[in-house]
Amino acid sequence: MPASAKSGRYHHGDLRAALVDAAVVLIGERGVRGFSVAEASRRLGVSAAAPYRHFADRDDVLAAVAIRSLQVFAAMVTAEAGDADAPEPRLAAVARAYVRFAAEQRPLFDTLFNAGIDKSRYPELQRAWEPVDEFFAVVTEICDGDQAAADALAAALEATAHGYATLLLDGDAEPDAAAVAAAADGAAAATRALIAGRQALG
Amino acid sequence: MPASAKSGRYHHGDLRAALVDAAVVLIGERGVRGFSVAEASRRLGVSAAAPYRHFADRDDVLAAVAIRSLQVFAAMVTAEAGDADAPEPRLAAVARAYVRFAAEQRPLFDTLFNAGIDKSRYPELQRAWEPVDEFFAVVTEICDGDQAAADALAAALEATAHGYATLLLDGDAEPDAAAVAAAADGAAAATRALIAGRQALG
DNA sequence: GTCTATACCCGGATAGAC
DNA sequence: GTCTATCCGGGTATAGAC
Repeated sequence: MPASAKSGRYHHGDLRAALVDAAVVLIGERGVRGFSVAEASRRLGVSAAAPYRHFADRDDVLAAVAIRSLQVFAAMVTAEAGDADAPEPRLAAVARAYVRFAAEQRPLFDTLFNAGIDKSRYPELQRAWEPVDEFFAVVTEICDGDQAAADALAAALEATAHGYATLLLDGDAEPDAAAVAAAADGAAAATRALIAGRQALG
Repeated sequence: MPASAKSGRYHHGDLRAALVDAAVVLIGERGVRGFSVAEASRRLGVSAAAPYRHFADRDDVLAAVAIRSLQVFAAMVTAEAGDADAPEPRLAAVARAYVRFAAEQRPLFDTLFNAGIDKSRYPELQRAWEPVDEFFAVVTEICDGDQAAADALAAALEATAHGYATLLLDGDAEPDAAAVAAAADGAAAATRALIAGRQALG
């Protein structure tokens, strides 16, 4: 931790990282819409101008949060699916992790999908999605040979996991543990059902 | 149409309805976050104070948009699924309509799911959801007798349709017609796959 | 790299006249 | 039912000092 409370004048060790942290907290409290650079600065005890040495504008901060979100997401999926060998249990674990990520890291999930970030502006953000795509790539082992079938199955699995996740967060209050577990179980079960009925995918 | 352009002083025939219309247009252009009562008033040529004779606050306007959204949604589903008799084609049509509604009525879809409306404040909005729930209720004919299985299947179908719809809108640009058709086809196919593989739902 | 100060613009909402 | 006027709060972003 370089530079903690050096002198009277506030010089932050790593304002850029601290801002991302503060943004996550703020988004958790007030939603993406309620996030502002000004408020985050206030909480860090720096002036409202300071962040603009590190970020071009408000969206730039959100993009940084989004990139971190994808790292956390990938880590959660890896932790949940890591010990499964066969494709089907792996994919069920991915669905489970998808839902749990949404519930347990709601500000990150919201930033990822509801912040309205212009992705074309952030190539780094686009690249950060690749690990996620790879989690679903296991479908090729199920649809051996048929690439079109594999793509269709992957899209269905992703949509289903995403649907369970977003509908879980749709309410106003934080979902309780039982609701999270139910949604995660549902997503995993739906994953197995889609695999079982995959010939209907065309 | 009572009262169109009566005199110099602007008296609107039905400002309440006009405001909802303006809100939809505005949300289409700038997203839910970009909607403001002030801007909507400006476009209607009324003062910023006028809307507050008809709505308690900004959220109240959004709630009215949400209620209209559900009416349009129900109409689209009915139009798409109306001529199907058997449960499976009906449910596939519901999924298709779900995706098409999101794409063709994006501001309405966004208001419904991304406006952050406090539903407990609007019982009328809660009731407006009931027709939607009933579309999925056809699952009971598939899982005859087993209510738990029917609930699980309905949840999976809804999540899947919702997932296809939201992921379709995830990008920044309007999805083109081919993308919409592909997503609608995917959602319908996934519906059939879930029904086929439903024993895996537990 | 952070500060202070500032210019600027916007939105929500209300009071009181007509 | 709508207007005018107004209060109040807040955010973005920059310029220039240190």
